[in-house]
Amino acid sequence: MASSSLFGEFQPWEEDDSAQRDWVRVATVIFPEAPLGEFDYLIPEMMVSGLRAGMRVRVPLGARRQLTTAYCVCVAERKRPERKLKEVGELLDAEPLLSEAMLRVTEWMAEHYLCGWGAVLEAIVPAGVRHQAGTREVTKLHLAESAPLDEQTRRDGAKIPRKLTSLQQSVLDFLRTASQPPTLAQLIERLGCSEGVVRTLIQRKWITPFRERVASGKWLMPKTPQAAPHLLNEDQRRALDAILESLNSAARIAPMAIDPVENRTAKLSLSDQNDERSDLPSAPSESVLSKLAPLSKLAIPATSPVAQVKPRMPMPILIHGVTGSGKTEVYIRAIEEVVRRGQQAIVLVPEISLTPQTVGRFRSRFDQVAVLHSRLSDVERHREWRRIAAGEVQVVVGARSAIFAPTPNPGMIIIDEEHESSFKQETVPRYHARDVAIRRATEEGITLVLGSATPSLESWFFAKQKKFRLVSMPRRVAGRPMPIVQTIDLREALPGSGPRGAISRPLLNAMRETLRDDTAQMIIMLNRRGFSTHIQCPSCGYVVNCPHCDIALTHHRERQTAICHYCDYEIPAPECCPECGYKGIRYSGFGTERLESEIRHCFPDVETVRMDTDTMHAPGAHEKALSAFRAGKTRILLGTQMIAKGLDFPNVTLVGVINADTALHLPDFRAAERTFHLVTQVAGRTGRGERGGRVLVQSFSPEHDAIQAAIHHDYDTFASKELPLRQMFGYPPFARMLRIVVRGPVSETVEAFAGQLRERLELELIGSVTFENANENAMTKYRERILGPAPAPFPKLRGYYRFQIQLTGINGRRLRDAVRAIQQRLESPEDIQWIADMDPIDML
DNA sequence: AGCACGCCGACT
DNA sequence: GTCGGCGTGCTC
Repeated sequence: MASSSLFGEFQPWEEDDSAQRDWVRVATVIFPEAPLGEFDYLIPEMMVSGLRAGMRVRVPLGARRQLTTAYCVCVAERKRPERKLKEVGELLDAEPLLSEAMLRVTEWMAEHYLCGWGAVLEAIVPAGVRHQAGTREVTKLHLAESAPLDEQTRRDGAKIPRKLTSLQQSVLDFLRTASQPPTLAQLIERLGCSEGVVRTLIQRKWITPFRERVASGKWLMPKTPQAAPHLLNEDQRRALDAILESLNSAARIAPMAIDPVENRTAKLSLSDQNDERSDLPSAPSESVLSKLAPLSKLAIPATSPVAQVKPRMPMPILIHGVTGSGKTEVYIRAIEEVVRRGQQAIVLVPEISLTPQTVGRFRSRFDQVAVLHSRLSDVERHREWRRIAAGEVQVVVGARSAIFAPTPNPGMIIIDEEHESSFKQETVPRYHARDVAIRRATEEGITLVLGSATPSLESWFFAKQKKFRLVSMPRRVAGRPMPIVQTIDLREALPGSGPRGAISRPLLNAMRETLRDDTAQMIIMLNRRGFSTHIQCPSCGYVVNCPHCDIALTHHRERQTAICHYCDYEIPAPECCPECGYKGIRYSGFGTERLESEIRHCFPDVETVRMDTDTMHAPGAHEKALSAFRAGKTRILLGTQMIAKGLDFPNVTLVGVINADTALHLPDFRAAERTFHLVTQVAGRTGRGERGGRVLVQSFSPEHDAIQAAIHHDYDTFASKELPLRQMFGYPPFARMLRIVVRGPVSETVEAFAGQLRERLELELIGSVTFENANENAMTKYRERILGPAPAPFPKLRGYYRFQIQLTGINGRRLRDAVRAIQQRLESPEDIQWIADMDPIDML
């Protein structure tokens, strides 16, 4: 065999080169959970050619040398280390699950989001891929080298081995001529022989069985017809040109910087020596880049400074395009160029807009589209992953986790609705897909496009600082005007359908008017589920709360229950006060369920559909509701914010917002921004056809800047009023924020531990000054700020009391270092848990 | 996470 | 004298 020549035989060149003996091949591995940190193992000779960074291995660990699964993150040739290394035990993958670039991205995530590298890897390689869902191992057979030759060759003198039955002969003949090695079952079926015949041949070493992993069931690949491209208007053209320019500049710099084959032995350390802002694209100097090329032929030792080089990335592009400005068509045109270059594109969209319409848009223009969303089964996800990794896919469309798609040669990443909070993951690793995308684009040296009608203030700020290239698309396609938006002041408006209804007189009139046109449709949004949001006894004042969450239960009339929206605690809807027994317990506050019944009461003959998490539970319900609306069968679409975004129905001429203030007064520094996003987005659902559209926004504070800016479609004004506030209070994007939430079953002990945490944080951040009253010079005077511990805005959830600590500072690294030091040293009491959330989005 | 090592109290 | 409690610290 091949290995005997490498082992055993005298090899003078190795003996002569005495330095050779001091160098060993080492695999650095990371375990999924504990133990944390990197571990080095020797690579046995037989694995040298097979093992690459990004594969999983089984390695002996601990005194019992138990084989444990780990991710190999680096393969390098190193000086023989002092300590004795164990050997890698087993190879689990035939191909790397992560590219070199993605390994570096995940390492950065671990460091940035304060969790273990292993936890990141475990979270981003789908379970279906790890378990090879949808495949199984089968035994196949092929002819052994020692098998007797066939008749023609045999005549040339080879001796005939002992008796061959005709069946045995036909098995050998079949294997000799088969184009593919068959399985045992296939062979038996084909030749009608028994298993015994084959077993005998295997015993005589004439047939060699081997194991192979095959797909079970059919893995079909969808193809779809091509649709014609739309004509671009001037704004779209400009946006496309900006992207094409970026693609061209990426093509100039990327090939030298990333060399997946030659670079694979390099251990790349991500440690950012730079300031925090190095999260943003930074270009290594030319001299460093030029060093990389000649050295790349060598195995680079882990400590080499060259290993720290990062490829350059073209400046990310922020497309600020109003609703209906035709951003998707621009994306598609740009992707066409990426595909033309033989590269792949990744398109991230919020989960809710991952509808059949959005997907269909891409499928109609590209024949190899992979879709990644949360409802895929393990097998489906594994199949998509393999297709992507094999380079068969041109475009990956997916929700936040699609940023980890294993595209072999990505050319562009697009993040649509860039401002959406669903890009932030709320479990470990608590990453933001936009920030991971920036990182990935940097590592791969490729184009990044962010698009939104209402960019996040973070992205807007970067654009203003010239760290992103800003492209504006201020006009809608086909010269359509923006809809006219009016506010209805709920403090003075007359009620529409009764004293306690949700719909005001002006909105009701507008709805009537709209329905007079037989084909016109409308969208009515109320950002609260349920029938009544509050159940209170007028006699004793008792409020029906969730015992686990200390939050008012919501009455769901259809289910005749009162439900907690945070933990799903459910009780029969009470008819009398549970406290004092008073019969007239009062249900107040309205949700979508009650809005629906109000609308049906006002318009009994009009087809209406409600979309919220309660009605959209059944699979396909979403699609069904939307296609009925698209067909014009349904005239009124009402629902929660899930109907506010992305929908494109030309016949919608009226949008009603029942209460624009629902998010405005939450204790969250992004409350105004959220409100602005929501109102702007939902307003954008109308006026998409030729007949124009209008929007009515009900509010108790219509004069608020966020609402005023939204109704005037004026992003710039909103940003220019909101940014100075953020700066004054030292909030993002002017500072980094790290939020700590401590929880436990006893309020007092939680608060006490949170207090300890704060003290330790102060010690770690020596030199920084704490202050409660922020002023304009706050962030320039002090490097870090600690607020709290204070009860979280939802002080009790699912039976746990919650306290929070807010850390802000110019330099995120200092914040993280402080927290990490404490994570390692401070033991938390048995029943108390705490989490650290870098760049938090959810502040409740 | 496991698992050894280690240093004190109850036991055949 | 040994068996075993789980506190501490290490695993390449």
